[in-house]
Formats: sequence, structure tokens, C-alpha cells
Amino acid sequence: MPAKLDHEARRRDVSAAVWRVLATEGFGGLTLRAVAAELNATTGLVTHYFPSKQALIVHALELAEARTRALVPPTENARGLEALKQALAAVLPLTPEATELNRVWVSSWDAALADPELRIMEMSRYTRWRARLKPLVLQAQQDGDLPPGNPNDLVAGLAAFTHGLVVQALFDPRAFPHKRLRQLLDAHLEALTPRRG
Amino acid sequence: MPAKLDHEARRRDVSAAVWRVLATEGFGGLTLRAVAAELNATTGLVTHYFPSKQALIVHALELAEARTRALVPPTENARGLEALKQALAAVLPLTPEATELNRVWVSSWDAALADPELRIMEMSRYTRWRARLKPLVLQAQQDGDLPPGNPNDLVAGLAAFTHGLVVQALFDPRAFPHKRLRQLLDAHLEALTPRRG
DNA sequence: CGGCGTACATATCAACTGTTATGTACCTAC
DNA sequence: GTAGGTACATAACAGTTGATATGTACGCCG
Repeated sequence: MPAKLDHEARRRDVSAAVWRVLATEGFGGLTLRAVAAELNATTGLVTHYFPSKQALIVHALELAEARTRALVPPTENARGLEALKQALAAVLPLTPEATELNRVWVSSWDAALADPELRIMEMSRYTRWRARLKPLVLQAQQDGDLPPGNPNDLVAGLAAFTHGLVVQALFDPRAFPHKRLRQLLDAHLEALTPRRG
Repeated sequence: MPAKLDHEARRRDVSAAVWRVLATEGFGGLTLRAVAAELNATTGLVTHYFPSKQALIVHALELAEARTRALVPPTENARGLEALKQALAAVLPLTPEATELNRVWVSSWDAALADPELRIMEMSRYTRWRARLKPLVLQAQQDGDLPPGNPNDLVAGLAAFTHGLVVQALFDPRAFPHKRLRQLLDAHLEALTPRRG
């Protein structure tokens, strides 16, 4: 039998270091040495847990997805439009953690557009995100809080609106303070809400 | 007097090579050697026209902005909502050139978020884009084609929607064919249009 | 306790990066 | 024609990159 300490725990330490590098240096600054330095260790350690840089990147993106997913608990007590609003607001850079996450996310797009494998991963992530939003949109439509029509289009539009806002806020946080971000999202959803008699 | 051939023309050749590299390799693949290879030349040529890589990057981004601006001619015969729709549609990846442009744009965000100078440039670009859209939004509001309220918020929301759509389309062009992109934009603007009595 | 696999550190590798110095051909002005 | 600056090619630079091979300490199982 092999001599194990706690492999998984140590691997999570490396993960955390990867994350810190990504958050501060962006995706272009992700190097084996940077991760090692973050751990006060050497590249030998990093390569011991991740066989190649590609594996490290993939892991980092999985990490980002997991963290994103954790921001929006799947078991909401709210439903329909209100739950949708919360789900979208959770993506906005309203907290340091969400800002960090979006930074990593956006900065990954360079590599993701260049590498076919990463690109497919990112595509799938978007698909999954929309799939998660869809039931909420359907509920809101049934409640009359969103206009009828193709729910997939509505979801895509809402995802677009949200991420587009994220990008603008990342580059110009002063022009997009938390209050305004919330207000923009609220106003947008309200503008979509059909008037009732 | 110095011995000049046509410095500016040659510089534009280098520009074009830079652009080709960006379009195919993304921002992370922009190296002096790649540009030189694109010109069947050496790094000596590139450094002769651009003193440093930073200068090369800045120039590349200015190039991207100029091309983006050229996509939407400032002198429209249309006005109001229709002009706005055209202006936003021009940004969408509906043509190979627009797709190429958006690829470069999005891939630049990694470097732009990491480098303070580039970040400010990108911030300014967004500000200018919104400023260009604003009069069209104001016209549409006056025409009753867009709801009243803070026009700056409307502009920011429309820019967000458009760029968010761009990103999704770049990663998943099959799920977002040209027809659907146009339709999504149209439907979105229509959904915002107040009903009139 | 002895052997074996794990968990690293250390070292080295070739490849690639941006930068810079040097050489050289060529055009232009005198 | 010749002096001087331009337009590069060539070359070498120091640094960084991911990968890999080797060493070694240490914990577990027999």
C-alpha cells in the first residue's frame, strides 16, 4: 500500500494558491512558478499534483465554476422573478469574492478563445448557466412577470445583459458602483415586465 | 535630410501583420516573432517601427478601436431607434470582420485587466462607446420608442446586452447564428419599447 | 526493521520571450 | 561622389517559461 498523508487536502492547498494567483495576476499571469511562490514551495510540488499546465488551467476553471455555482445556492425559497433577480444579482461584482471571480472569468476568455478544448469548456459552462436560469424564467413567464415568447431567447438575453454589465463594471467600477448595478438590473427586469390590467 | 522611403506605409504593413496575429492567435499569442513571421521578416523590423511591446499593444488596440468605429459610420440617414438598432447590430459578430474584431477585443481583456494603463484605455473606450450611443437613445426616447428614465442607464444596459451577446456568440457560434443574433437584438429593443395607446 | 511508494526539493533542459547592439545596404542631400 | 541617416537583417542578451530527471526524506505495510 502507498504511503499517503492527505493528498486531497494538499491538492486543495495548491488549488487555493492557483486561485490567488489568478485573482491577482489574471490568467496571463498564471505560471507554475507563481503558484509555487504563492505556496512558498517549488515547481516540483505543483507538477506533482498537476501533470501539466493544461491540467492546471482546466482545474482552475473548474474551480471558478464551482465557486460561481456556490454563490447562488440552488435551493432558493424565493421563486420566479424574485429568484431570477437574485440569481443574476449573485453574478454581479457586488462583493469582493464575486468581483474576484468575474476577474478570473473574463481574463480566462483570452486563453479560452485560443484553445479549442478550453473553448468547448467555456461554451458548455454558458449552456449550463442558461439551463439553470431557464426554470426561473419559465416561472416568471407563468406569473406574468416576464413577457411570453421563447424562454431560451429571454434567458440568453438576460445572461448577456448580466455579463455585459459585469465587464463594464470590472473596467470602470467607479462608474458602476454596487448601488447602480443593482438598480440597473432591477430596472432592466422591470422594463421587461409586461403591464397588467 | 534623412533618407525616407514611405515610413507610414511600411508601418501600416506592420500594423496589418499585428492584426492578423491577433485575429488568429489572440492577444496572448501576440509576440514580436509572430508579427515578424507574418511579414516574412525579423524582429529587427518590428522593433524598428515599435520601440517596445507595450507600444505595439497600444497600437493594436487603437487599431481595433478604429476598425470598430469604421463599422458604424457616424453619418447615418436613419435616426432614433432604427439608427440605434443599426449601431448595435454593427457590433454583433454578423460578418467575418466583426467577428474577428470582437475576438481581438475580448481576448484583450485579460491583458487590459492586468495592466493599469491598458485598463484605463479600455475604460475610456467603453465611455466613448456609450457617449456615441447616447444621442440615439435620447432620440428614441423622444420618439416614444424607448421608455423614459435615465438615458445613461439605458445606454449602459444596451451596451451590456450587446457585448454579453457577443461573448456568448463567440464561444458558441452554432447556438447563436446570425439570424438569431439579429432576432435577439430586435426582440430586446421591442420588449423595451413602451406600448402606445 | 527493511523495503517501497509518496512527497516533495533541486537542478537542468530546451524553447521562447522582449530588448538591444552591431552590421550593412541603400536612399537622399549636398 | 560622399557623408549621414534610414531600413532593416543578424546576432546575442538575460530572463522566463513548462517540462523532466534525479535525489532524498519520510511514512506505511510487511
